[in-house]
Amino acid sequence: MSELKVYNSYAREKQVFTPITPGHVGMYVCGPTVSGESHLGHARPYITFDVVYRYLTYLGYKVRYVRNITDAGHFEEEGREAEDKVSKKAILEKLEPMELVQKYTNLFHWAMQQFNTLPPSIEPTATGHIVEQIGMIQEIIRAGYAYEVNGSVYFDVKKYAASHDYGKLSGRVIEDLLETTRDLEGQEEKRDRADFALWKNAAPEHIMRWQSPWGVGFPGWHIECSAMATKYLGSQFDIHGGGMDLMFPHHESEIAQSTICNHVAPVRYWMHNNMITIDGKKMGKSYNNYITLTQMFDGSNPVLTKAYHPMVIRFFVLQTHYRSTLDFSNDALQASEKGLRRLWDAYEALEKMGQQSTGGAQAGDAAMDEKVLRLVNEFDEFMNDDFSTAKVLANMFELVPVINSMKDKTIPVTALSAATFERLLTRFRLYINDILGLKSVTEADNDRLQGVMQLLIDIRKEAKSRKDFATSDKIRNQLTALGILLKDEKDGNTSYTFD
RNA sequence: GGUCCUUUGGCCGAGUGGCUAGGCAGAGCUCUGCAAAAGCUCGUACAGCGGUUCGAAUCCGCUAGGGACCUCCA
Repeated sequence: MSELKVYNSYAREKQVFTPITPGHVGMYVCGPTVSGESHLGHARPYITFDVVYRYLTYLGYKVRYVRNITDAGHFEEEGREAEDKVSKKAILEKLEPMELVQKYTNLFHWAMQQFNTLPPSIEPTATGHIVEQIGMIQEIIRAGYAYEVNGSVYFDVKKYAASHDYGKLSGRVIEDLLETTRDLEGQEEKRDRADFALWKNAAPEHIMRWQSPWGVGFPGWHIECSAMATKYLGSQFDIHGGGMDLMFPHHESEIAQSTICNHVAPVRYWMHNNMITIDGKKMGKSYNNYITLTQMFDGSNPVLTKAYHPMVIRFFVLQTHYRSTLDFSNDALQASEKGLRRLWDAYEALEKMGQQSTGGAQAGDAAMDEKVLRLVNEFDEFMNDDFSTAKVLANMFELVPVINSMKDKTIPVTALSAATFERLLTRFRLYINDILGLKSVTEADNDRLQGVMQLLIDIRKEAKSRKDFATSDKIRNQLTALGILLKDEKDGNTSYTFD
């Protein structure tokens, strides 16, 4: 089997993945800011890195997956209102800040569950790690790379850049950064405009505030990730993931802080997912063009022509490579919906055949046998090539006609050797469930409904055997009108699906 | 303005210089009481111009369009 290669944003190339500690992987992914509801764009990194997590686990690594919850809030506009998102919203909604944060955290967890993402190993909150953040800031001051002004602490970027490669991750030139003109209040506190806040003095109206060596305030927005990653993964860890839009300044600053504090570059492999766009533009709050996850699930956003099942969205995301932009459209989602259903139907048929069949020791159709084996074995190859889920899915779709033909007996099951059939079944099952993390879209029907359906199917079958097509068609047509589709299978059975 | 990325068939999207990914939609056929589903067959696309090469969607240059970051951002 080939080696796992990961595209490292820091090096701008695919590199063979070698963990620091053999057999173990430390992975940190920037989590949500729970000052509001998550939207479709947010779903992408969590689905992407969920698959990364699942795949690394499949490869046999013991993975510690850390994903933070940013509940401390950051500046709306630095210095302007001296108010962070969380506290501002809290006043509007007449809620305690922590109550608000809890509400959106719960909503986030619920959505992640809908997407069938595995919970991270550790999900630390920023508010729960104020002590660690303060400790880290003190360390940076002690090292001489930060300075205090009026109860705020800033990181000295110019000094850092003199001996370190600030800007390498995001491809920025330090001179340009120093020149960038941007007039904001509070800017004059900084020695240089490229400097960023490690700790901010809190104005009286600021609700979220903590005691610190520099007075009452709150942490700057990069320090939490550095502090929590260091605490749970060590000074240097394997993978850091997040959206491309976080490369600068967030990740760049994270590198600087951690490097000064821990005397070593914090991350071996930086991974960044691309954006979800809508009409070619990045979906995001600044553009006010986002669709929240609950809206996606219930179809309540005006942009949507219908509701989309979370699994359809997951599938939609996985059909594209994570480093490409993914354009949202109803047409694209609906294509995914149909595609996923077709894929899942074939998978279920495969499971059913697995219960009875088998081929012999020899393949009845050597070419077919070989093709199936190749398609199935390529799953790992594609995943090893920087997690090409799109290609894995393409191969799965190539297997669909083979599976369906065996189900319809157009191709005898014995075309494949017993060993190949077994491999097809186990690999397909492993990938669709455990690695891609897909699930059935159809609602889990309850026993009573199943009984009713079976009754109708039996009545219709009897009618058909009497050639009473009026009755049989009535049953089927009425059910179709209700959104239940009856299908007479080739084997004489009748199956049904819900719209 | 600076830095970087991108442009693939009706739509969405893979694409490692040579062997036309895949999905959705569409057409035809087979199967079928009729449907539906399924199976088979069909579209030879790579923004434009020029260059490198025996050979380019894939490398280089120019032109045009789109986008991202530089500010909170997944």
